[in-house]
Amino acid sequence: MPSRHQGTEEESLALDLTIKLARAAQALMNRVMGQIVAAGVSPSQFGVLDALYHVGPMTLGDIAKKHLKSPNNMTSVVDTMERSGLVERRRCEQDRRVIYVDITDKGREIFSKLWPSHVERIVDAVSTLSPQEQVDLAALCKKLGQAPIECDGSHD
Amino acid sequence: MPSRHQGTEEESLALDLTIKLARAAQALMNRVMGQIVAAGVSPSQFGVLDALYHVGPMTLGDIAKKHLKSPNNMTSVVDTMERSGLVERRRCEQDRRVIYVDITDKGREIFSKLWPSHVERIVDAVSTLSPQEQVDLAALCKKLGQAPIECDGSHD
DNA sequence: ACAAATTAGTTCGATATGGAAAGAAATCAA
DNA sequence: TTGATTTCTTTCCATATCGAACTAATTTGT
Repeated sequence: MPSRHQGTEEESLALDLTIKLARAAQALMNRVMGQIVAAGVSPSQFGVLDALYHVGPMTLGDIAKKHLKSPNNMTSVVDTMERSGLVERRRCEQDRRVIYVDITDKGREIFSKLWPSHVERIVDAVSTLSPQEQVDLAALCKKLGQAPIECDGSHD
Repeated sequence: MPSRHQGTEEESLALDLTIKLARAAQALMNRVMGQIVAAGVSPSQFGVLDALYHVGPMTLGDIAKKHLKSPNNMTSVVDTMERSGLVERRRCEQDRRVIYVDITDKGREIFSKLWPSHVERIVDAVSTLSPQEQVDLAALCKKLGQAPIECDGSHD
């Protein structure tokens, strides 16, 4: 029987951190997005609405960048949202490759109804932590997230 | 920092934390799972292999619980893995509703080849943080993740 | 001006995921 | 025993996600 890879202290620590981080992020998301999803707007869609509402019309590529997702993805999300009447595409006249996505009145109305309680839920969800802990956690997350991109000198 | 939504300090803090947490978790996952995926094993599949390799045969329901995912989901993941020959289903003789999933020799071999370098990558990825910071981050994540489940008194 | 390279979006195929409902087997109630 | 309920798994449908290949429009190189 393979004895569970009794790793070093360092390894246990890293594995443990990875799991807890993933769990925390998922738990928070589940908790916070529940009501949004119940309102018929998926998390991705809500993110797009957020960007368009607060920033203004954006190209598909920019939206994708903002979400750290691939643009082929945004096509499908925006397709769905367009079908629901939340957003609309508009071709740029100057550069006809570019397509602007803009929020519709309906989208604006729905988003503005969801946003305040969304913020409330987030505040509530993180209130398990003291303000100082929230700051610390954010800082540690930022530091971890900004880890240098490994240029993959790997080879087995 | 031009913030959208001019909210209270508390709200900015919470929103900021939420974003950074999600980003950190995603960045870490992307970074760590890259090689696994390159080896032809999806993150979900790797998780299943991990459980089966280290714990032994499990029912679909238990695997789903372990991953905090829904069981209807596991059916599809296990389907794919069975097709690839990584695992196999075995019906329980006592309770014929139950299906045990077990790792195959092929699955065991593939997993045992991927696991050590996987751990290495994780250690490497979190090494941006000092051991103390890793402990702190894990603790904060745990605390946040264990936030009381809102029993949702709103039964309409 | 025309071919090549680049850029923006889209399409396709595969995987993952969740909710709802169906199927199958076990258990419980009368 | 039979019918109702519960439990485990599957199926169906919709969404999301990514990589690869494709189309269309712009820019660049010669």
